[in-house]
Amino acid sequence: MTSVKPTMSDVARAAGVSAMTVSNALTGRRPVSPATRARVERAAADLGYELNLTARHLRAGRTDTVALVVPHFDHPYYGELAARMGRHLADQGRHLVVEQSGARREAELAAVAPARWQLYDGVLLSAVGTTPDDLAGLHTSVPLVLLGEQQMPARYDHVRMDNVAGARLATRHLLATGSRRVAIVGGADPDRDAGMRTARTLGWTMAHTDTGTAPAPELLVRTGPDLSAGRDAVRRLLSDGTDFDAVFAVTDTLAVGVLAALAEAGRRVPDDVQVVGFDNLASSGFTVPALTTVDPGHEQMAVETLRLLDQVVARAASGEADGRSSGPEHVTAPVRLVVRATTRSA
Amino acid sequence: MTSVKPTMSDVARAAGVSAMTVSNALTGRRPVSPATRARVERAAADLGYELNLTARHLRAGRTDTVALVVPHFDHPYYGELAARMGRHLADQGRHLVVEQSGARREAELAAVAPARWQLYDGVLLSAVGTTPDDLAGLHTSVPLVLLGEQQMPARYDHVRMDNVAGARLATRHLLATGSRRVAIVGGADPDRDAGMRTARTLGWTMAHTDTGTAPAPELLVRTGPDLSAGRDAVRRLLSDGTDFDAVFAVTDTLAVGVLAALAEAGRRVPDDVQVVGFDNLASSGFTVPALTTVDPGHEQMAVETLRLLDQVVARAASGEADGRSSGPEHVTAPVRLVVRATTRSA
DNA sequence: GGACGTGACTTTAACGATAAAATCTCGCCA
DNA sequence: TGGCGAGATTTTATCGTTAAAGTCACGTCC
Repeated sequence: MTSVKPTMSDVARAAGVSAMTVSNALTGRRPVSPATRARVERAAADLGYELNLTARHLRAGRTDTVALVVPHFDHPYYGELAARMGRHLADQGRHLVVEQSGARREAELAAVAPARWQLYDGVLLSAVGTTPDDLAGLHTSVPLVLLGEQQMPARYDHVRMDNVAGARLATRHLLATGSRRVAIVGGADPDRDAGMRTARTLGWTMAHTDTGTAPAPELLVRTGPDLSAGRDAVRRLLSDGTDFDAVFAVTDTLAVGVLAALAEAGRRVPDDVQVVGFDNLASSGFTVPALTTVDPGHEQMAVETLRLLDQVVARAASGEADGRSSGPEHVTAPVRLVVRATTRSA
Repeated sequence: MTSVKPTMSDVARAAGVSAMTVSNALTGRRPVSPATRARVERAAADLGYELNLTARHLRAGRTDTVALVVPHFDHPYYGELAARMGRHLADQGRHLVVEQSGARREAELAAVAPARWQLYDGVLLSAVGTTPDDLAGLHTSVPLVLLGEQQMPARYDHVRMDNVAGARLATRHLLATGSRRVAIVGGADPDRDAGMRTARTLGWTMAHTDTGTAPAPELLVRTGPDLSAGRDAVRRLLSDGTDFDAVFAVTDTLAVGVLAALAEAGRRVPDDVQVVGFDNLASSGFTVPALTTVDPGHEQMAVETLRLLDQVVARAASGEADGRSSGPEHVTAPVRLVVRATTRSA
């Protein structure tokens, strides 16, 4: 009947105590006599009382919740990132909520609009589609750590993977195992932007330079981000008659598409064409054949990101006028090559 | 220097007006003279004023944000679900945030603790690991729509896929294309619980009954949820020497593991062993060979879910004493078989 | 020319929880 | 018996915003 939500005052009235005592009884923040506590709990249960977190947050100025903003929920890389972050934060008694930006500049900036930030103790922004200028323009005091491979303004903490080293490692492995014509699927012109694709393309180029060669321009294939893009890229190479005996796919997602296209064309992997990916997704060990890939140090990235976040939060809490206790850090996680069955052992 | 965040009062002081006028000027809710508005905007910009959403929410009692609680961020099914929901809500100018429950009963109940719900206008709970009793015990007025294959209390709106029909369709296809020994990977005893696995196992059994046969008990393989579980299940079947010429994997994720194990054992798909999955994930079209699977009507599920949520929200807003305008609905989305290359055409 | 409407703005009072300060109640000791 | 302190509980004020009611100046109309 009384469909309105009961408040602490209602519980207090029912239990014959003050609202403050209800608060103390339920949170245990200050001592309350056992008898009173029992009465309060009874009343709260009877009324179906539910704590209003919004009110608590307003008062406390904290939410114990961290937001992670990713471009897409349905990209496995971000799913794994979110899951890992969520586990770490849960261990610390904090919450993670994930928001999607859609990789559109406006949406990403909206998701990260200062107003929305205030709902969280901190924001982890996996930036794609924003330029350094977009971010540089923001003036906010909400703790922010950037994650990702874009060029980022130096004033924020930033965690990234070692794209260049990883790509170099991958490509070098292909060259060392006998491939001579290594296509890069998902590559980008080094002068275009400073994103992940560019860095990985640079690594691919450097691996060639290392062995005193240079990659043929027609082996650089630009693509979209998803599975079909990988498949289409290989189809294009094949139909163009481009000669290649290995593929470095800039992401594992693209690599899956690459494998599909090679299988459909009857090219044997790794005998005719070797393949290496990048990201070491959970599913990458289960492709046919199992994908050789670059592990970008997921765990280190997660740990470092949260360390930086705590640092920024602490800095903000301590009035942040506390001097250069520590400036923003820019961390690069170490990469590692995971050799599986899409490359030859010799 | 003044590192504290400016409030509306600060802006008001700076602009020489009252806080209320600042509110009106910035939101446009009530008219303000152009000159004043300009002055206010100027002051707000100068001070770097950011609206405090927590305070607004406390006052307004609405957040324009919907939460989706899923068991795992890193399971592609949930990622795709979240992405789809997020797109729909964004189109309506609302926000979606995703939380992870970890599929542990306690965490799921904590994530959906009534206290947390109040942060959102509504909650979509993708329940796994909760029993109907857990949910039945909750009395809350926060709009809630359940999503998933568990047995759910009837008093909540609920959207599910047609697991039985899908599994039956999949298995029937295997039998119709010449398979006689169809293993089910990830199956469950029908009497154990009323979850997704049980329903899909039931469909598998029914397809056999339909053709006047009965599945051999040793063809029912219980597994964990992830990729390696699918691979291990097939390895076990092979090492046990169990005869089988087809596999119905209860999820696409398991199916990917199944394909990996078959490839590693040198069984040809679909010639020696046919395979069908369930879920039609984005990546399922790119396995080698491309996976035949059951599409669970993703889009219908998303649309129905949001329709129900709006209904519940409206019901709650209208005082909900408004009588049986409409009781809780239980929607089952229609399934569809997507035939690709892991099954034979005849 | 006095009552009344209208637009622009201000004041007051919440929303619900809780920190900090004030009060109240005992039990205990000199 | 009076005083004191410790613990339990209440009171007061506040977090930042905004709905609702109040004030004020300036026209307008009969």
